[in-house]
Amino acid sequence: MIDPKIIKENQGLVKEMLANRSMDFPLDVLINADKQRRDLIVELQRVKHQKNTLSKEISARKKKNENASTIIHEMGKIGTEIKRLEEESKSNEELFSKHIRSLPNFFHETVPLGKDENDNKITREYNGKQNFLKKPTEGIEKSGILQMKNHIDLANGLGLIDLERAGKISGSRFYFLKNEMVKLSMALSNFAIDYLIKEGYTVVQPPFMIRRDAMEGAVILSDFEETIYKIENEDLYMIGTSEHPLASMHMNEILNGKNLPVRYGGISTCFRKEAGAHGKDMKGLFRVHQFEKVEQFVFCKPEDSWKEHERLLQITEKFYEILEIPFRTIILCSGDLGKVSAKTYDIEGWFPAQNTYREICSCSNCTDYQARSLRIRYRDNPNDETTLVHTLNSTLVAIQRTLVAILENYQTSNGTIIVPEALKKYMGDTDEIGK
RNA sequence: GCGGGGGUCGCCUAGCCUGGUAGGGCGUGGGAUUGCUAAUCCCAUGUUCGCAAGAACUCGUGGGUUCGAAUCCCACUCCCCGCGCCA
Repeated sequence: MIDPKIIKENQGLVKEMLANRSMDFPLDVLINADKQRRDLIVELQRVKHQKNTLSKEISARKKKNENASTIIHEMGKIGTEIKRLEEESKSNEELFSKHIRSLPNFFHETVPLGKDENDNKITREYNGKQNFLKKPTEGIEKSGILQMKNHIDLANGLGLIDLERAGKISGSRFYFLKNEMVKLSMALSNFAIDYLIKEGYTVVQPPFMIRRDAMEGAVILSDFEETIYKIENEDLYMIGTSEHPLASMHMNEILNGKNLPVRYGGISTCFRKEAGAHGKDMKGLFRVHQFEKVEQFVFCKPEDSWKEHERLLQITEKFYEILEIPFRTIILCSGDLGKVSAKTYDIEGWFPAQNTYREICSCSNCTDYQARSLRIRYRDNPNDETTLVHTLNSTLVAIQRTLVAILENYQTSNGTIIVPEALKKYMGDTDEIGK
């Protein structure tokens, strides 16, 4: 969350930010709740002070063996008053906390202002070698336009997936991977992990389920309903990405500033309801309830976070250059930016069968937004004052989505799939699937 | 899963049985004093609200009992030891 003090001190700034994010937000409700919250604190403190004073008096009298029954009677009344104020305070706190936690992060000055995704700016394009792009255009011809096979037809043709049976036992947006697809998926994971180790990351396999308090710090409230699965009768939630456990990993800790930045490479299965995406990408592996992902997560000092952000992007872009998957990098405009993020780059891979770029990576600087809810601070020396760290995250590779990109970009006119050069050593003898 | 032990204001620790302002040590910061490579003493040392004076909170977390809870009761949680189960 953002610093609650800002509600009292600079409402104009918040108002402006909300407008630039094209967000409808009940700011008045929040401002009132904040005012009420502080009034209640003062009132409650006043009554508690009375209580403490009388309590001391009782103690003093008892020691001297004097009668304290009138004061004890008085205390009873104060007790009810405290109870009443506490209840009022609790419901006010709930209202305040709900709204303050939904308030999005302030964004960086380099974020272009804009209304929605149409105002995002392209910062880079990479076209790969396009060796394989040319071949499939010799492929299937349909109404005079040369068409490529989509990943579902390709994978079905080669016996690499079974979507029907997955639907039978689990419903839509699930899949069985089979044969070389399993190997390819693991090859991609292994390659990604080796790549991050080479870049100096600490690789981590986190818990796939975490408690509510840990999840709440990493995630914005509305995401609970739309994306996060809950385990029935347990205080456990399925992670939507390893970003969640990686962020909360250091919750309530004071990190040693000398160890920063800390760079983690998380690998996990990710679980998402996709409740807000009805009808979108219903077929295939592109948008699914369960997928693997290798994620980068950085804790750093505030003064380093923008440098770290560029570094994350550069490392991620290089990964797709090595895989020779065409992509473009865009910077999200203020209206399209995620609530937690102060600045986000998306990398969009080229999906030739859809004849379009689609998001495959998202690279964000969340500044102190997550760190504040999770209380993650640092200091250089044991008795220094503590400062909130900045957190950043970036997809390195979302395995299933990238498998789709590989299938489509590396397909041949024979319906086979060339294995990307960088993955060959992880694929044993297979250098072309279906040959 | 069962049994036992534990979690105290940065770190260590007393207090819990027997309810009445959370005490000491270490570390750190500031100050004082003394002619010795240093010692000794004093003050401060978390969070929140408040312009401030000040006040409230803080003994793993949340409830309960009580005029009053670190202390008594209940639930949860984490750590340690033993047993059980298990890829």
